[in-house]
Amino acid sequence: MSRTAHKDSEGDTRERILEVAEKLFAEHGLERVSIRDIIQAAHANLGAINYHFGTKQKLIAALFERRLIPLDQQRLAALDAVEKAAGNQAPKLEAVLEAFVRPAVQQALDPSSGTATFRKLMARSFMEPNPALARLLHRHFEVVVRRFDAALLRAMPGLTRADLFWRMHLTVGALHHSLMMMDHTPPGHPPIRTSVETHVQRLVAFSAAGFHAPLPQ
Amino acid sequence: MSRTAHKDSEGDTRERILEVAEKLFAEHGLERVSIRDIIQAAHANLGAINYHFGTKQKLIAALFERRLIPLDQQRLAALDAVEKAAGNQAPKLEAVLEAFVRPAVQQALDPSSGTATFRKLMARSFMEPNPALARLLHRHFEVVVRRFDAALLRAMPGLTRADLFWRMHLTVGALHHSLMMMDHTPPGHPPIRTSVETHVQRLVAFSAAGFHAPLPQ
DNA sequence: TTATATTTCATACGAACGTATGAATTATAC
DNA sequence: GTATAATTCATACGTTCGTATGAAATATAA
Repeated sequence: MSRTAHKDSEGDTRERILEVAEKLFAEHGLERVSIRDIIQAAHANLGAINYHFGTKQKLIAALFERRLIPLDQQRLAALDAVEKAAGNQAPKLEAVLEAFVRPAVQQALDPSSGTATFRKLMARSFMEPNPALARLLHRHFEVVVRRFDAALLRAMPGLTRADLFWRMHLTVGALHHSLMMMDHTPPGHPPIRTSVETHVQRLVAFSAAGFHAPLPQ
Repeated sequence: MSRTAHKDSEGDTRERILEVAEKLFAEHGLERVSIRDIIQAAHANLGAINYHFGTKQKLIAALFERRLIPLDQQRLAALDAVEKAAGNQAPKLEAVLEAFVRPAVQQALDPSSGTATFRKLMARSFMEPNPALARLLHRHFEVVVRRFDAALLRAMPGLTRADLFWRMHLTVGALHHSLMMMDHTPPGHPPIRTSVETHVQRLVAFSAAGFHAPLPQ
């Protein structure tokens, strides 16, 4: 019986499963992709999922963790850099928003980072009706958001918590939708190709303007 | 054998199935809810799904159609009213955006309309990895968007198609995310309750500002 | 080399799924 | 009232699913 050797030229089984799962889940959704689909595409065995991950839900969790941990770190590091550059002054709104947006866009668009397959999962994340995933996301997001909220309040001292909450949600919605929809082409128009830089600038401009918008009381 | 009478006090079976399906799908997602879940909650029979809808996919389509058709109509009617009020002049950007946003928010928030259960489905719609649904949505959306795009270009004559495309996507993302997240409460803060009116105003203000945002070239 | 740990494999289990069907019941038309 | 259409019912079918297991193979440590 010939078995694929562990850590040979085909790569580590666990890693291979994660890569394949990410691609399939992004394309077809968490529920429509079965673990048999995954092992087939990964040239692995059903028992490997059980061994390495336990359950499908834990595979999903591992998949999200491996993308969210670095994303969180990049966002926080970018915010640190913004605050350091501002010194004793309040950070600029645009810079704070960019620190939030850029790592996600980079992850989604940068072909050299090997993370682009995660983008649709990122886009869908808050829409997924999956309680365990929601809890995982909440854990990741609350750390990041607490830091960003504080910075945003310094950037815009008159902002109420409710206004902040709202505008942050609108920003996240815009970001995520842009990740999901970026393949789309307006009718009768050539495909719109954007770089990371352009994508970030469009989002930051839109969001910063939205943060500054006067609100009827 | 006692069978539930057709069109008696418990209502029409087909309608009952749709109502229950909408609620369950909104809560648990299109894939996690089986038709057995639906018939159980609807006090109906497995064959009734087959009889009235044929397949699960067609049930989903019927469910979306019954919400999207009136939504499309309301959006187009609101836009007609805006354009009529503007007469020979270009419509105001805010008015156009409001014509787009208000019907959806009304549908989602207005308890008297009986449509609030659809809101999470609306929020998730563009994120669903379901090709048939994507096609259905596309059919609905393209009619509406063509009309709104034309009005937006009149409201903002200097806007490029790419800019329009982008900002409309960011607007839709913000709108949908706000529908999904409106139950959420910021940490250490009382729940934020908003009326239809406030929700609409926040969205329109955010989006209009975003439309006006200068873009780096 | 042997012993142990790790990993992969093939398979089983119980449950659940969506689709379909013919019979029975109820509603409608004349 | 009868004939037909519409609706509901109970059930079957074939397939698929996620989880789990013990054996076999491979890797690692001494």
